[in-house]
Amino acid sequence: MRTPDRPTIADVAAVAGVGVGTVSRVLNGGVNVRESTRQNVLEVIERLGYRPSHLAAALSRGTQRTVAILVPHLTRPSTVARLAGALAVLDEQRYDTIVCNVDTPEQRDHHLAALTARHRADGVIVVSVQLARQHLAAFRRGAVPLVTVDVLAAGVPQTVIDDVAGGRLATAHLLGLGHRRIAFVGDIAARRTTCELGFASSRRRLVGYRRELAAAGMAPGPELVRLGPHGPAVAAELTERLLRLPDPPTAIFAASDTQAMGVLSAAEQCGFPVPGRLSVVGFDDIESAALINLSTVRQPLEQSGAEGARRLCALLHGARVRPLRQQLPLRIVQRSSSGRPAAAGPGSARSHPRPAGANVRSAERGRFSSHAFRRASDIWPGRRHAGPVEGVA
Amino acid sequence: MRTPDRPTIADVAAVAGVGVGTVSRVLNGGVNVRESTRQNVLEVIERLGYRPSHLAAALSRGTQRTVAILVPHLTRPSTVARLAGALAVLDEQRYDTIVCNVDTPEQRDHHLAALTARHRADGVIVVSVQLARQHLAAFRRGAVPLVTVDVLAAGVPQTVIDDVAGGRLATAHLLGLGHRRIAFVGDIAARRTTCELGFASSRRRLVGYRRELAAAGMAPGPELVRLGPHGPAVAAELTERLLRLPDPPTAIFAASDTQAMGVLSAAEQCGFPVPGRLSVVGFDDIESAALINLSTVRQPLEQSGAEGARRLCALLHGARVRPLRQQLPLRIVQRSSSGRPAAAGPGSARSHPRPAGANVRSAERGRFSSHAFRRASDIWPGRRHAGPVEGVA
DNA sequence: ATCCAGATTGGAATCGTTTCCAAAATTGAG
DNA sequence: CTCAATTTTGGAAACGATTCCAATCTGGAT
Repeated sequence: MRTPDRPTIADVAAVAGVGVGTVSRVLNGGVNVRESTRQNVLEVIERLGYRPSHLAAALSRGTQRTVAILVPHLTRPSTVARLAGALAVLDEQRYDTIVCNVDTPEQRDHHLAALTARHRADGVIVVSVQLARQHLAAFRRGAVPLVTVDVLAAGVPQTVIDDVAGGRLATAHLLGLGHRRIAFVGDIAARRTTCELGFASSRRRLVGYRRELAAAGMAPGPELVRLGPHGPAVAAELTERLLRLPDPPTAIFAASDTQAMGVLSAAEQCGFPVPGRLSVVGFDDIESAALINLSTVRQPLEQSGAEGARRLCALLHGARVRPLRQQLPLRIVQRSSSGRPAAAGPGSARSHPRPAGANVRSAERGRFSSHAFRRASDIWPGRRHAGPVEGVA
Repeated sequence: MRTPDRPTIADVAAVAGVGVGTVSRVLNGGVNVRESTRQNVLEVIERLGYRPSHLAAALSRGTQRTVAILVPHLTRPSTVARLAGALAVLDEQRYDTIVCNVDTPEQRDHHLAALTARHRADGVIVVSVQLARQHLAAFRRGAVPLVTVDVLAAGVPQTVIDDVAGGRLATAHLLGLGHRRIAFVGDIAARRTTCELGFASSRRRLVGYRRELAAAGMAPGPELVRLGPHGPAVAAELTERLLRLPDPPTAIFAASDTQAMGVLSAAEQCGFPVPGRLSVVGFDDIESAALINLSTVRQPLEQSGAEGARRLCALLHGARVRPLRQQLPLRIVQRSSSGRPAAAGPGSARSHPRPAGANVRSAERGRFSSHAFRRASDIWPGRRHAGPVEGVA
């Protein structure tokens, strides 16, 4: 009976007239194999079209060199940046990467269950997806090495930013420019029952916004905080309502750059020149933020993915990962979507001089004004600088 | 000697006092297992924290239910859309997906070699990466099931668009609006020796551009065709040079939406209102195209990934995939970045009426004018409509 | 020619499942 | 209670590599 299936290492050995061990040695590194033997074996491999089974090799060797990464909403630019950063490192470390994209809590639970119930990957990176107590328990019970990125999780190596500090940074920037009526546009959990994915960041940035205003002796009226499902279209709608207020805000802090784009669209549509009548600050500094000259709070997205991957690799090597919580730095990147308010209301700009008209003029040239395509590198020296801190939870 | 390692199915069987076969049955489907036995086994599994090894199961079963997808430049929006489409289908079909991101020809070769040399995945989807003869040979010799998306490859199931037709579509749209001086901004292979990734699409769109102009009895001067490495920054630079010409173009066709964004930035910077003095048409219809009201040639990006995945699944099921070449439809999506030229040069707008000044006025409001956030659905009825054709190579 | 260290080589044991077949247990009918 | 039909169970034999150990070669040195 011939073998109609793929040839195995035994077939190669038989044809070449050597033992399986020799073939295996030729395949891997090939130390201590006579050159003539090696050539012979290689030739047979070529002739038979033999392809070693990764599966069998991994089983035998006891390590599959595969990790899984769980990301929410793959199509969002910030997610992609993180994923790309992780892939680059894992690639370099010769790991294969299984990507699990989740858009709903059901998908999240399904994938997490699959990853913890069976030994599918050597380790898992969870990005921007909140993990409930039972999820963490599943990882622990299965002894599945886990790191998170952009997620707080007790006892798990995590690479995060201080969203609250980021919220303060953005708000302080706008306050510093002289704004007093500052609105917030962010995410809200779509359903109450099951914590919507990625909702936490927006909420914490909102906290930062409130704290910074409070520190300046202000409290935003409830009409200035608008929340809705993630996405530029919704953000635009929320912004339109803000701009139709009797006393519209002079600045808007959007919880993400994606939403900031919606804000900019709405501003254009409502005839609010930016930054002439409206300043806009986003969050993330995604690639296109520079393109449309959006002032924003920069977080190292790609680096976060890379760091997560690096730490997982360390974990798989048996190293202890310290500190457990790795905090990446944030900074304001000022571009031309934010400037001094055009005309301050009476008594509202106590500590800041009246802005000159220059900003208004340049604003009339549109958002892609003089700054367009100058790779913005101005950094606003905020009082609170979330520097490269590495602290433990 | 105890087992300090992870417990195996034998451990579970021993503790539960049953055979390994029974444990295996409980694990999978669990037909013909007495309820009391099942409960007992499940309890032991729980107690021991037993996690079956996917590796061993796959080896034994003979199928790992894993596919690999090779994508170039993961961070590009069009790539992400395709990837997301593929992942959705593969997820539904219960396949795990290994994602290989390649940014350089070296990475490409490395990953292709790895995927064909060892039996790592049941099948491979190659997206937007040209495959040389030797690559195809490697797949064939290894008998690795392969489908491509956005790539022409002899004898391989492929899901593609007609880039030439797309180029004509865009150009015809601009011609129809009355433009006569139409420029092209696209990609060029960075190095001559090794065909840069994804360069083919741009080149074919350029061919379509030339053909359509030729069909209208025109030929673009060489100064109107500008090529450079992919990316908005480069595109902006190329555009600046175009707009500084003594007789600048009234319209620009960019080979991708990403590049079109660079074009728009440059237009803004050079003081060319869009579409007042410059019309811009992109290609792809990525998500943010709608946001900035970019007229573009729409191709079903996400669907292309999904179709590729579906076809690979069919292939893995042993089905014959017909037709080999699946062509997805293209269509112009007109938004407000394209309009009639403001003032036609003498004798240049023979067959079209002089455009009214309305476009210029609205253009002064900037790119995010009246159309902003109306989900553009106007379809320009081009003479050549690349409809939903399914043809064979 | 003999011997020995070091370089090659062969092949059995192992990794942790699934799968199959025969054996054992159960059930129901007569 | 017996017997046949059916359900449930145990466990050996794959699956296809790696790895190790012992056996065989090789090439000087004596």
